[in-house]
Amino acid sequence: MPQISCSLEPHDHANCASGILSHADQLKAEKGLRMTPVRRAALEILLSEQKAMGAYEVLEKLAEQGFGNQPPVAYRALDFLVDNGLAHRVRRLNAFAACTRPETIHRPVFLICKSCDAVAEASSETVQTALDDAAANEGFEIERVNVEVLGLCPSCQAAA
Amino acid sequence: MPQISCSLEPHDHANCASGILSHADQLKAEKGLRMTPVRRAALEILLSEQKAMGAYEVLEKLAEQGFGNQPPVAYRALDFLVDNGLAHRVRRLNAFAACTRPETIHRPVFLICKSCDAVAEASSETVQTALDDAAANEGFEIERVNVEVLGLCPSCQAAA
DNA sequence: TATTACACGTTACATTATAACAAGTAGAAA
DNA sequence: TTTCTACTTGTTATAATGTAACGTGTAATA
Repeated sequence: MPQISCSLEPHDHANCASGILSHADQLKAEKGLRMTPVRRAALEILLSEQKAMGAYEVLEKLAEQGFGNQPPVAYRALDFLVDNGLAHRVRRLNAFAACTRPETIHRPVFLICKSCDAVAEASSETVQTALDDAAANEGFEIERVNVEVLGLCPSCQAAA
Repeated sequence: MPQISCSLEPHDHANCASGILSHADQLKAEKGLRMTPVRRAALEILLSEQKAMGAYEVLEKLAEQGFGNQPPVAYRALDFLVDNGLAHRVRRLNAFAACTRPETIHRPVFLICKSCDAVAEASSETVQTALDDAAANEGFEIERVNVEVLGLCPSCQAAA
């Protein structure tokens, strides 16, 4: 199984993208996930750009490929991907990004550069256990977690 | 100095609200913060309801009080409150909530009930240091943090 | 009191997201 | 196979959220 990883650093994205797509196919086989053409196309679009994309941006690309060109087409495909851990929603940007490590990361930490809008998907066990503790303190039962950190990525720091 | 706190548990909210307002006045005095009538009104509105409110919801209440009734009026006041740590933006709900502990909490953890939409503002040193570590690993410089946890609050757990 | 920076209200518009219905399609069951 | 059912897609229409830009007012500062 290929090591899939994706960061702010330049890397061989074609390779990690294909790994992610094959993981999606695997899910389809294993869990009976209905990885239909629009859904797969949406995932490919998210992977082809190395950035978080707005729903309307994705929609436009889907339409170019012959799929419907109305908002629900994109939102439904994207929601499906998010629900199944293949993509994440980055709320600060009103955007979606392919999950870069769908086999392992279920609670990502997003590092969002306020200058160039690059999004890196980090993960931290420590953050997760700390969140579990905080929730337990309040008697709160966690279903999902969304952690977004805004700041400056290394290259924008250098530029400034 | 009154202990200000606010949680999912029922409590004397009138008391904690007035504490928060006086904290705002204090900021005005100390830091030259321009706590104008609209801004104060917006904060009072957020405090009067014990919930996160949409910008348009706040706008409506502001208009009832004689302030402008166009979106920028609300957004500007709310942005000001957020920028100065008196309120937070809860992105999952497209909403704003008064900061319940403006003297101490700068990086809150929101616990959002998916059933009743109640929002509790927790805080956790552990989460924060873990985030600092995760960011440092990527050479990322943190400016702000937004942590939102979705799940079930204690009373909705009981109901289910 | 003149200046300057900030705040406010308004118009107009851009962006993001959903509800609801009809038509098609895949998978399970008979 | 054929029927049934649940899901998926496309569409229309509209709701909800958020901003740009301009003119006017107001407060602090020199």
